[in-house]
Amino acid sequence: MSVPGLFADDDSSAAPSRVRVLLPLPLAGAYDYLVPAGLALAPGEPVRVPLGPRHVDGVVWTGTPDAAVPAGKLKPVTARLGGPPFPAELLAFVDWMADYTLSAPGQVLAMVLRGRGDGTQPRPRIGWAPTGTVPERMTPARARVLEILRDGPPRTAAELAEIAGVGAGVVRGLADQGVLAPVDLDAAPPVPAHDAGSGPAHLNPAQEAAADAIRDAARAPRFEAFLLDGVTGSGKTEVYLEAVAEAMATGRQALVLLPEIALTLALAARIEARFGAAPLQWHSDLPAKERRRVWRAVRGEEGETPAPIVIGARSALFLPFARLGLVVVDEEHDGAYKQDDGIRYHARDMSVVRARAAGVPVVLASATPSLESHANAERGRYTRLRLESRFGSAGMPAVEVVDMRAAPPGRGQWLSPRLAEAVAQTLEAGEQALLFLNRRGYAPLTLCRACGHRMGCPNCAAWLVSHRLGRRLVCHHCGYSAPEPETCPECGAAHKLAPCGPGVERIAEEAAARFPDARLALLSSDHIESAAELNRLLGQIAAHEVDILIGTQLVAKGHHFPGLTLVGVVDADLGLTGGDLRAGERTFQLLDQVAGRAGRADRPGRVILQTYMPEHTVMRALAAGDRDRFVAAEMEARADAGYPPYGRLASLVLSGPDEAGLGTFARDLARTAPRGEGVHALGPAPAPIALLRGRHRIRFLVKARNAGVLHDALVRWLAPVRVPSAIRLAVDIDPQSFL
DNA sequence: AGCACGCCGACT
DNA sequence: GTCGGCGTGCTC
Repeated sequence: MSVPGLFADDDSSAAPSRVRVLLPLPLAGAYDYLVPAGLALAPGEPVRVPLGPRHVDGVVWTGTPDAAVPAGKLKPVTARLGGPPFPAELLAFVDWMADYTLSAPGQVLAMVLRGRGDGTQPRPRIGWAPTGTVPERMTPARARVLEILRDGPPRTAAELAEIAGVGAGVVRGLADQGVLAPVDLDAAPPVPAHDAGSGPAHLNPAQEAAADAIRDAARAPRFEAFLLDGVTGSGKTEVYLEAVAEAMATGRQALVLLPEIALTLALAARIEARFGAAPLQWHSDLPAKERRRVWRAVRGEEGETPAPIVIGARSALFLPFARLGLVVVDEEHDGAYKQDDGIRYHARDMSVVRARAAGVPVVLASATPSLESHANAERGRYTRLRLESRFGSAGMPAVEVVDMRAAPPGRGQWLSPRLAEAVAQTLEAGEQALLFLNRRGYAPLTLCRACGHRMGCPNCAAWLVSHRLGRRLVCHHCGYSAPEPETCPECGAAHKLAPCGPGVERIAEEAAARFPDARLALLSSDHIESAAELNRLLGQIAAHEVDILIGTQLVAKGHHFPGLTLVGVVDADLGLTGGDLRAGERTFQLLDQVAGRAGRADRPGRVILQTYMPEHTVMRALAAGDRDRFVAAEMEARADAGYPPYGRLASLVLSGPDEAGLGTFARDLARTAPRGEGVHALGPAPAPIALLRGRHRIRFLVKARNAGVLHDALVRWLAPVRVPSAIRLAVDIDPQSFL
């Protein structure tokens, strides 16, 4: 793509032409550079440019160079870097997202370039492998080297000499004779060839209709947003994999986003079964080398065919696909799609933006779509594709609500008689039970029985959570951790500190006491070191080496437990307190998802919800299995209050170590805050966590009629503001959580 | 984000 | 007298 008039390599008599170059830095915009004679530069091309005393790699950008920058200030582009130009679609996406999130475009570009590495190739490590030919003269030293290679992988000359206890000359001698051949130890495994035709799925009529609609848009291709709305087990994955096949058939790439890394393994296996090769996987803590490999593979560097399928966490949305053809956002309602530090963005919404920029379809899949997506479907912006039935013979689990006021558990216990009895029955039947409590640790609060003092975090306005593991008190916000003290730090009384309330560790303790013969497994992020360990545990559960599973939301997401027939939700009310706008929606989504773990195979499942609010709309909807009525009621409440998805929100959090200075700045800011004409600011008020990591926090909430009004009001408000260096101002458009 | 410039405390 | 702490500001 080229923009007429911008790149004047056609007129050598004119003054040297200018290009805009966007650098991956938090600058206000692109900088202008001179184009050296003989170098033709088009938008999207990666270049190296001088910046002050150093050199920085950036990308030739679109738009008109700024004539106001004096020619004398301009420096020439140093060099064009290798590789294909970034597609116009990606450039447009970066600009759009920067504008929307009120962040510097260079910061968004930095997310795209993350993974590129420094561009320099590390020197390839050469290993040596036997060719099968026998040396002219066999010596003991040579025999040892060959023996090592016969039993193990190719090794470098230095390694071989070390292990075999021979000189480097022995290895060199064998190599010179052709007994050993060099192999590149760093050679990237080739991008696997996928076969779009292998393993065709057998779809039921509803799935077939849904797949057809998406395939049609993928074939064109054209932008269209689909809401793939179907209960757990209705076969959403098969449907979107058909769309992936279609994108591949048209020579384009497909991206599937998942809310967390733990889910990628299962999907990768399904994709391998369907397409004959595993997809590339991307997440932010991939080792640098692997990250570079994937980054280059999606670009199709060095003339290679770009990798056809990538699955990954939210940051995969910024990969520089050569020819994007489809984006899928699985479990689109999941809160993990919202990035809450650095640039705050919602990967689900940005996926729609990128697909629109690329002119390709996007599929948002969920059993419990977000209200935003429901609203977009109602307005006709998204095409709703509904899958009604649970696939195969498995029915939906029966949900029973236990009123904890009427039948409370015994003192110091958290399982009601009803739930305990159900667990016992399940164990007798030789089936598995899950006790779900979305709270890590042993107890959420520790208090002194002598003076009433509560153990709080020194850096945050939050209680310390008691963890049995190492008997420590831990802050879940800042990571502060200290051994549980013997005496109360307030009154000095000894042995008076008592844990209050349950966490999963405490439920595990109770379950062990009540069911001494059952085999227990505790699944919580504190007890699981790695994805590998999680998968090992999940395997043990699937193999029925565990009878009772106790877990946090780690177990709620996606995993299949074929022998699980009972799900007990220890505290269904957790998350409904606190007045968060999305509390009801999120609780419903989470509990519906946990409930879906019960009775997947041929056995019916049952779900027991323990609650002190059996009349709450969330509990009634779950008990009745009536999602649609819940959504309708929740929508109405949001519409009445002008909250999203009707109207938009932004949150501004000011933070700083000095409370007084922060307050003064906040009051100054309030004087120019937007008010009226479809927008108004609330605040300043202490943020819900008024102290976090030693910084005091003050919040404004801006409510607006729509996104455009919100954006314009924020820009007008904040553009002239000079933020003191000790104070940080974080703007969050479409905040999900209100901390 | 770097990196330099710049203005105040403890060291060769 | 300098070395160096990190606050402030700029980089086409």
